Amino acid sequence: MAATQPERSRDRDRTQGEILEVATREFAEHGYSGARVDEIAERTRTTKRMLYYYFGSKEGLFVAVLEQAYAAIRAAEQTVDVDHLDPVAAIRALAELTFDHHEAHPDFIRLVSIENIHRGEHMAESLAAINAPAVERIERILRAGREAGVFRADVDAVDLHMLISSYCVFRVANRHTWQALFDRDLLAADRRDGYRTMLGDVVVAYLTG
Amino acid sequence: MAATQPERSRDRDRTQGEILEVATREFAEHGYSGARVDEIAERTRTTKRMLYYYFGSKEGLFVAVLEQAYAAIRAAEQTVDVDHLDPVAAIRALAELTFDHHEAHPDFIRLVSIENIHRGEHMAESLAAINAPAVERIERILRAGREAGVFRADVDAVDLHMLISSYCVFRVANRHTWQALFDRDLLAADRRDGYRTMLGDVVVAYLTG
Amino acid sequence: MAATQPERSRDRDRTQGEILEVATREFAEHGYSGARVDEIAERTRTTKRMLYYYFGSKEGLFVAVLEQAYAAIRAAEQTVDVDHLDPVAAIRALAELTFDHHEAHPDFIRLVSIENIHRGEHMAESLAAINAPAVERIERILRAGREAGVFRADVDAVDLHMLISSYCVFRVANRHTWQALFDRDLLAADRRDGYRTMLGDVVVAYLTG
Amino acid sequence: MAATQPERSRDRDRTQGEILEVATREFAEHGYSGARVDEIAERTRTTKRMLYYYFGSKEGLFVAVLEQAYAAIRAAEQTVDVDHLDPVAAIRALAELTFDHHEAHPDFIRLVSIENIHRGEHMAESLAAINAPAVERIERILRAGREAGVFRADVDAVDLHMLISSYCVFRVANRHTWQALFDRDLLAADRRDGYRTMLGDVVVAYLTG
DNA sequence: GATGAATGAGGATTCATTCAT
DNA sequence: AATGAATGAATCCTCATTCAT
Repeated sequence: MAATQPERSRDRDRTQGEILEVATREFAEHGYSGARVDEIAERTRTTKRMLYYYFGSKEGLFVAVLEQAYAAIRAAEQTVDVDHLDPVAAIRALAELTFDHHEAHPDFIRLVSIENIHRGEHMAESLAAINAPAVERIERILRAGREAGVFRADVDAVDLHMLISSYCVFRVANRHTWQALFDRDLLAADRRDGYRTMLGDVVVAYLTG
Repeated sequence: MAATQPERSRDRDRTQGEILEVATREFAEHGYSGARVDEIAERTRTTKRMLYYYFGSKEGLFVAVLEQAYAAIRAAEQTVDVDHLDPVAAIRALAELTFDHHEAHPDFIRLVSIENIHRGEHMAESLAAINAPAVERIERILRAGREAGVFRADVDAVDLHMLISSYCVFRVANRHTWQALFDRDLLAADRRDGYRTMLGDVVVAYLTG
Repeated sequence: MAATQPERSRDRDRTQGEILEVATREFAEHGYSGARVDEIAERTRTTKRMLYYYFGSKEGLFVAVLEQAYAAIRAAEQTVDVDHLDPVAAIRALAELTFDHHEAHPDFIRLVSIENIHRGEHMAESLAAINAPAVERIERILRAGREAGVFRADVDAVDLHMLISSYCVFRVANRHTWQALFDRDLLAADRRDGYRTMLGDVVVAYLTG
Repeated sequence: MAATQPERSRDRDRTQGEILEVATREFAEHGYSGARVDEIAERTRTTKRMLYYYFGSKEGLFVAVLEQAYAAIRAAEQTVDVDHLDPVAAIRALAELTFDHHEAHPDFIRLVSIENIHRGEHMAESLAAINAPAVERIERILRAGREAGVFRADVDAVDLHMLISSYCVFRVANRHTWQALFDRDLLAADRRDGYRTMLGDVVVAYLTG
């Protein structure tokens, strides 16, 4: 039998997890400055004191929240396998998966917006490693497409990732101003398929054009 | 008849303008919650009391800042004329102008991010009218392209506007997390032309593909 | 009739004065770190908020307390005139006045001890000017004594001031440890005259020896 | 028989000694209230818990620190033998030794200041016994001087000890405020000899005057 | 209309200490 | 005897706002 953690440690992990969960919601909801440490503590089974015990400060807690959010998002992405498809189908599938993924995680997108408002000052160095696979997968598809002669040759994987991300992120992140300016709900259910297809079309047209 | 404002009123306008200018910087810099009313007042020639006198509350001031920011941005956009070009050249020109425009106004983009974090609750209704021309211009280009048989027929002007905006906004708004995750500066001067061309290519390929 | 201050300003001064008075007691009693801002506010007719409004921080308040304490002590000293006495009588009178003065102001001595524990980091520059007269007076007496041929010629006024101060300060400042170590109350009323005379003897013997 | 302490006890003594050493520095540096139990523990190879285990409380630790500091200081003083000198030379030698001794132990002087701020409430009773020899030695010199007819007869040993101590302590303890008030560094190396001689002169003049 | 002074309510954080084994 | 984890109760400070003229 594998070594079992002592009861204590599991409590510790569970409590930290609970704090992170509640803090994620609070930060995503109100931004870094708008989030209230008291509020986070109150919605937890522990006290504000424990929050400081585990995370040191409001800032330390936010860093932990960001770290966990990125880890969760990349873990979810990893599950997808698109390598066996032909290049065109693969890149469309990847774009569409990214599309659905963003729609499913609005809190993550809000956290990223918030972190950018704070000029990325809470981004741990470890995050770069976590995100590398996303680009590598695109790289593999691009290479296959170039070798098959169906993709233009001058496209960089990071830049294509940006093209896909910008579309997916904007739809979620800028939903509210877009609604006010153009009276259009970017997340309306009856438009979702259209937007998803549009993204695939954009990416494929660009790569094969 | 020329407006003959009394001396008082001109003072009033100048003071309000100064407050708005300082407040725009403060809100863009620190977010809504992070912005400090004291700080704004201090960087102004008036007092905090006047700020409340003119704008009622921190929220009222933020609404005024947003309103002014949108008005300024659309006024600048209006000066561009792309209608006389052929559809492909016109849409590329428009996309590239939008690209440069966003790069030139990072504070505006930050304010929009901030407002989206706050779920668009400070967006005045009047803003819809201000932004309509941007879509109408795209509409005109799309129609010309469709009639000339060079554009696909199923593209909506608002959606194309989103495609262009998302790319331009993301580059500025998500610069910091992107730098941390992929070690790439999206605003590096030596990549600007490449990114601008890429956007044009994307849009044209999509429309003509 | 002289200009009368507006009612408001007098309130302000009175309130600040009250805060300083209470803060002086609290700092003298518990030291800088041991003093409680809440406690000071509570013993005042104002709120803790006003304390920060007027003095900015606990540290700002402590600086103000020190400044006022030094000003008060030197103002009291100034009232004494010893210049018309012969040098020996004058220096003895000055020493004895200093002696009584210190005994009468134990809180001041405590504040000075506390400030020395904090390495003098709260001493305003203005204090040097306030204290110059004390040395100048000694200087005048020393000069007269040297000219009369009754004092040794190599004594510096600041150093003689230190000799006198050290004796007077120690009696008050180190009272408690002295009591514990030697079972002697340095401030016992029935020893006061003896200690006062001893100081005069020490100073006169040194100068005339 | 040589003491054969069990290994455990020696560990215990070593740990306690380390805690005391670190705590002495921390209390001397920041005062009683300003000292941080966490900080002390962190600079030790043990944990905060052990500190409570051995000393019971912050106060208990401070009492132990004081006790040890007094013991160390008196032990050092004891090594000096001045009894074989003639009374005038002996008292001057003793004063000058005390002078050097204080300069060499500023932390001890700071601890004593701190304890006096706290009204001597942490002074263990045992300290009286430790300090008795200091006075007894002065008593012997005074008696010899009186019998030789070179000293005045009305001087008490404790009081002479105070005269010497006050001068030596003040120079170290009040260094910082003196610097700020009179722009003079009482511990400047090039003044040390002068101050030491001055003390001897003062004491001898008083006793023989 | 214009303004210097004042403030209630809340905000992040720290402190010495004890629990549970 | 020895100890890693946990914590109640403060502690200093700040914020948007309003009072009183």
